[in-house]
This record gives sequence, C-alpha cells and structure tokens, in this order.
Amino acid sequence: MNKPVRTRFAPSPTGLLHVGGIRTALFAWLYARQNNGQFILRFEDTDKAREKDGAREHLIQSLRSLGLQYDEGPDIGGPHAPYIQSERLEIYKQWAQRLIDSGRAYADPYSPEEVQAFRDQARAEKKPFLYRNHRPENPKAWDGSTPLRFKSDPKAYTWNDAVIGDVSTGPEVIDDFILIKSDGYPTYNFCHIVDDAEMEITHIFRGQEFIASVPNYLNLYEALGLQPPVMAHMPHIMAEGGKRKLSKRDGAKDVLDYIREGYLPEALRSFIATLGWNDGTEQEVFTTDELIAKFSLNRIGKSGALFDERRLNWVNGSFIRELSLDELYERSKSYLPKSAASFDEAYKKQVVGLAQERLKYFAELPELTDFFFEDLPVNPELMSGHKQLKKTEPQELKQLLESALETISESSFTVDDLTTRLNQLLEASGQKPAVLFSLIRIATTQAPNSPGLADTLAVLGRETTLRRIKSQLASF
RNA sequence: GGUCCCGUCGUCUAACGGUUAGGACACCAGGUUUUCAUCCUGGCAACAGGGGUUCGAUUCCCCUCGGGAUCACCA
Repeated sequence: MNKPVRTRFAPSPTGLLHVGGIRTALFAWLYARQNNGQFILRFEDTDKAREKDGAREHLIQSLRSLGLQYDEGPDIGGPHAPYIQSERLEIYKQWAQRLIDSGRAYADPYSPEEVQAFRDQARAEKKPFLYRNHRPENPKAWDGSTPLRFKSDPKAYTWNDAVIGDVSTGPEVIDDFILIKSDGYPTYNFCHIVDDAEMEITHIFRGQEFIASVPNYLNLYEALGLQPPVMAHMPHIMAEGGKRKLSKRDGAKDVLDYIREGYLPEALRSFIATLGWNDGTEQEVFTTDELIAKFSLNRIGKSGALFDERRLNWVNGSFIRELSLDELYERSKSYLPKSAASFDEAYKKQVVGLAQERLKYFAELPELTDFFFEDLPVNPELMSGHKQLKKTEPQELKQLLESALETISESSFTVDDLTTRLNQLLEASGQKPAVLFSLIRIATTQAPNSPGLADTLAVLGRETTLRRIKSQLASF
C-alpha cells in the first residue's frame, strides 16, 4: 500500500560540499537503502548568478567517493529526467499556469525598488513586512516580464517534522512569495515542490534553515492539491566554537579533502552519521551495513553538533586497524613517500604493516615511514634531546653502539633472532632498555619515533641497519 | 525586532519520573621489558537558571537566560 520510498539530495551547484551538506545526503541515502527505495540526485540551478564552475562535478565526485550511489541523476538519467532544474523550465510554466488558472497566482506589478520601499516602511513602523498587504486589486495578466507571485491563503499550521516533531505557526508567517522570477527561472520555493511531486519523492531531507519556510510550502501544496512528502529537517553542524554554521573558512574541509588525505569512505560514513544520530546503545562505530539496518529518523538529534576532527581521526584509525594487510596496502600505497618508488612490493607492504597501528589517515604515511626508504642524515639532537641518552656519556654510548653493531651483525635478521640477541646484549651490558634500545633505534632510523625495534630492523635488513649504525658511530 | 527551533561532561552523545546521571573522543596517571602508537586499568569532567506539577524531576509545564535559523526576483 505504501508508496516506494524515494529520497533525494538536491544541492545547488554554488560551491563545495562540506561535511554538513554531505550528512544530509548520507541520511537520505541511508533511508532509501534501508527501505529498498531510490535515492535521487537533482541539481537546483535556478540562480544562474551564484553558480560556480566545477561545482556540479565536485558534487558528483563527492557523492561517488563517499559511496553514496544515486539511482537517478543528472549524469545517469532516469524516468524523470532531466534532473537539472534549468532544463525543466517548461514543466514549471505548466504548473504555474494551473495556479494562474485557479486564481492562485498573479503578476507582481511592483518594481524591486517599490517592494523595498514597502519593506522599509514596515520596518520604520516596527511591523513585520508582508507582501500580501500590498497585493494588487486587479493585477494585469502575467506576461513573463514581471515576477509571478503565489496568492497565499494565510492560516495557522501545525505539522509534524520527522526530526523536530510537532511545529506550529500562525497565519502571520504566510505570505505571497515569488513563484517565477522575472528572468523566467522559478524560485526554489516553487520548483522544488513541483519536482518532488513529479519525481514522486516521499521523504525530504534538508537543512534546518528551511523549516521557517515550511508553512508557505504547506500553503502551496494545498493550492496545488498535493500531499506533502514527509519532511526531515537536519540540525546544523557547527564550526568550532559553535557560533556559526560550518563553512570553508572555519578550516572545514570539503568532503573530497578528507578523501584526498586518506580518510576511508566507510569511516567517514560512520563518523558523519553519528554526528547527530545514534542507535541508542553504546556502540560508537558502525559499518555501513549496520548504519543501513539501524538508521532511524526519530533518533536524529534535534540540536546542532560541532564537528570534531579529533574524533574523526580516532574513528578513521579504528577502521584502518581493522583492515587486512593486503587491503591496507592496496588502499594506502599511493600515499607512500616518493622515495618508496624503487622498492619492491613485498618490502613496501611490510612497512605499511608496521605503520598500521599508528596511522590516523593515509597522508601521514610519508612522515611515519620515510626512514624505511632512505638514509636520513645523522641528527645529533635526537640523542642530546633524549631524556635517557643525554644523561649518558657520549663515550659510553659509542661503546654501547659498537657492541650492538657486533651483536646485530651476527643476527639472521628475523624478528625472533633479533629480539633474542638484543635481549642478550641488554643483559650483558647491564644497561637499561630505555638507553640501549633508544640508542639503536635512533641510530638506525634517525626518527623521533618508530615501530618496535626488532620489527624495524628486520624490515630494514642487514645491510641498511649496519650501514646506519656505522654512520652514527662515525659521528661521535 | 517578529516567527520558529534548540539547550546533559571541553566535544559527540545515552537517559523516554526514581540511576552513585552511563559510554566514547580529547586530556591526565599507571601498566604492556626503548620512543611514538596500539591495547588494558584508573582519573578529571555535565543536567543553563528560576518557578511550578508530583511522594519524587535531567526527564512534564511556565518564565528567564543563552545559542541557532529565518524574515530575498538565494537556495
């Protein structure tokens, strides 16, 4: 009996898609998938002045790279094509004509300046501005050269928002808004309703900034004889400090930035979904299948959330640690430092494996692994700044390292053998592990930190290990 | 200013009248024979305020305060 669920993501191609915007898309996608419905992409490009070059491609790429596949859209078509509003002008004209015929739309006789004068006057009188107070008695027939306005029917509304709950407003918020602009393009307020009806959208997911306009939409739905879809208005994701909506200048990266830095799509999905939604249990991280199974509209929070990149890092890291070595390698190998190019796959895979547990996102790979691929210059500060080593005489360190060289050179360079010999040396030298192992670690990596010593040496191999120890020795 | 929405640790949140207000991130301390990380243990930390309703309020109602959104020929 119920109509098949159809949700849509309907951005205007005016800029980059950041985390707040993609969350709306994610929820719409999850809901469609959960109900075996369709998810549709539609471009709302009726404001030619604000359109940005490349924004369409960016939007499409963002959805694709996050894995939010849509079933119908501008680039793939579908039964209700086109999915670009600027190509649907005739459709809007037809619907507008129905409104004109039924006496619910009329030509706006005023110039923008005149309307502004009404507005200023209302402001001066400290009264709210209502265009309908200036509604013309006998408007001339609309010829397309002036805006076409909706003739509203002011009344109170109470409706249910799937996220917010019941909302009530009085007739004072209902006004005659513009249906079609004098440039021939429809306004969002008009065409999204037409398109949602034509495309049989059952659930609207959008930002909370639209909730104030809902009463006017309800009024239009009535005039058109349409049943409004379910509406779900998402609270905003706020920038650090919570003072404003998240935007690019808050350091808010767009979705593709995160993909480029090596955040996993499945981690992004989990993190973004739990920004304002949870399943009521103490589960913190969700696979996408779990998200699809457990998502529910009524568990979306009502209040805005702050985007916290530290938490994203933790979520992403936990997904990275779940990856098999093969998968980790395949997905991260392009992030390896340039110096890795000449090394064979088996070697690189071992290196990636050692970095796995300390990786928060793939772009960190070069700084974490560069010493596996090139000899870094001996850095005296690593020793002089080390809290254990700086308390030991250089001469003593040198002797220690010399005996280490001897011990290590006898190793077969398996992790087990290295571990055994290193421990024997530790015992024989009577040194604290913090001194002996740090010394060898620094000598062989020239890095402030690294994976475990035996693991590192085993991967580095005999030749490189001994060469680096000798370089360090020469620097004393 | 009018209208609407929101208000639990620094952050993301759980709680659907009765709890020592729970979990997670971050942070701090300790442990896992070096560092960083992982993992484990412990710690710090919240019901915006005031009135009601009730035997009992974080939870229901009202007011105040605070935050956000919206009042376009933008979406």
